[in-house]
Amino acid sequence: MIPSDDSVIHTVTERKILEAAKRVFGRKGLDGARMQEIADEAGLNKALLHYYFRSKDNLFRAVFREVFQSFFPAVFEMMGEEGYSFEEKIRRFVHSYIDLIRQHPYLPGFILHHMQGPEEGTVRVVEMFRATGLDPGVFYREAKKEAEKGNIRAIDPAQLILNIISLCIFPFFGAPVISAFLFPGQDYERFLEERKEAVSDFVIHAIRKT
Amino acid sequence: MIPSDDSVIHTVTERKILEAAKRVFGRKGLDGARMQEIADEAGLNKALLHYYFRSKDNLFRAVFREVFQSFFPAVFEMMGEEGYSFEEKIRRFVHSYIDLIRQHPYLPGFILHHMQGPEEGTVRVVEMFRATGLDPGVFYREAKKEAEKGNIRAIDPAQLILNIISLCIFPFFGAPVISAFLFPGQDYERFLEERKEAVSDFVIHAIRKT
DNA sequence: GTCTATACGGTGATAGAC
DNA sequence: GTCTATCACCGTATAGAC
Repeated sequence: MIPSDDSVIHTVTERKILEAAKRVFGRKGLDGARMQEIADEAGLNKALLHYYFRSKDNLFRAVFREVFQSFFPAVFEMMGEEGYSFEEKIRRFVHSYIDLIRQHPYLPGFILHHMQGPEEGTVRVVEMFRATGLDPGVFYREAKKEAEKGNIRAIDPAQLILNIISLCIFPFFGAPVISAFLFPGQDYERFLEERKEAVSDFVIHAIRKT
Repeated sequence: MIPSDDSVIHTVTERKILEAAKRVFGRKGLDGARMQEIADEAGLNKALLHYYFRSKDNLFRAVFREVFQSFFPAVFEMMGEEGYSFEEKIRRFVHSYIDLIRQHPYLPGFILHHMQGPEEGTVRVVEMFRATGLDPGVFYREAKKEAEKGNIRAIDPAQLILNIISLCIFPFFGAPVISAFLFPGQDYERFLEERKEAVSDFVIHAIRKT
């Protein structure tokens, strides 16, 4: 088998490398990450990384694709599901989204590190998103429909989506700093649990008709 | 004069270096930034950077301190001012905060790049914040007071602060990506103007009694 | 203070034994 | 497929002329 092709089947070693690389790239970014550190974290040899993924940049791309695809898909589709009120959908979305990020703590850092500056990561990110086949419009149409039905107050759906995502993701950046200042001494896990409710309530109240 | 001491007086050259370094570190992060690039951006020679700031890490620390101190102070104090209702305070805070970040587009990236991972930047950030002498508790006390007076609904003040900051800052990360998806073809400046109102309204509705 | 030229160390990548 | 040893390059940092 030719290593590092587009096949989704991975050998055990390849998997180890990818998982280690996710964490290290997430912590250090593309530039900060060292092949040696990834090798150590995978419990393997540096040369193996090059055997499976010819170059650092190549390894990065592989990791990036995987990370990105696991980041967005599942949760976003919840907005299209039948049988839930809009408020319920928001609550479910927020809970799942925060859970998702908690399970992959390197994700926000990873995405963030690589969508700074107009040229570098952005094009890649946009292409990636398109490749997932995901339709960001589901959320948009739901919100618009609800506003027209008069169930929620008039609000730009794009701003609403941006708000929800901001509230979910931001706390993960600099989590230590935030804890230190706003929630000193509090257990981080507990904070996240409370955060799910706090965000849901906040959003729902913000769009509720007065 | 001994270069790179803690004096706040800077020579013209020193200023050029600091300003260039802000932008480059903001775009590339500590690891991604190259002394050569900073020198080019400052229209100076690489050796001069070392003359004024002995090492890259030293230059970084100088930039970091400056950036951080310009980031937080002024805006936060608005929350303590007399003669405004809580809603007005929030609106003023949001507007000023978004304006501030717009004027220093490298700031969010800069802060973000360097508060990933528990040890690295976090301690520095926390120390820095303490050094500004700023009291994050102003916001906290205001919110608590309002909740007790029954002017707003019961809400954890810490969560409220976190929400407001999230809504203000997050859009600046990956701004290109967000524009591409949520506001295609729209002028970025105009988006920010609308964003100020959208965030203010969102927050105010979210805390208003129903 | 500002420049050019150079030393030095570290990192990505490869060769080759097993 | 996995390892050790080594190369070639690039970026920080310094030396030294002006």
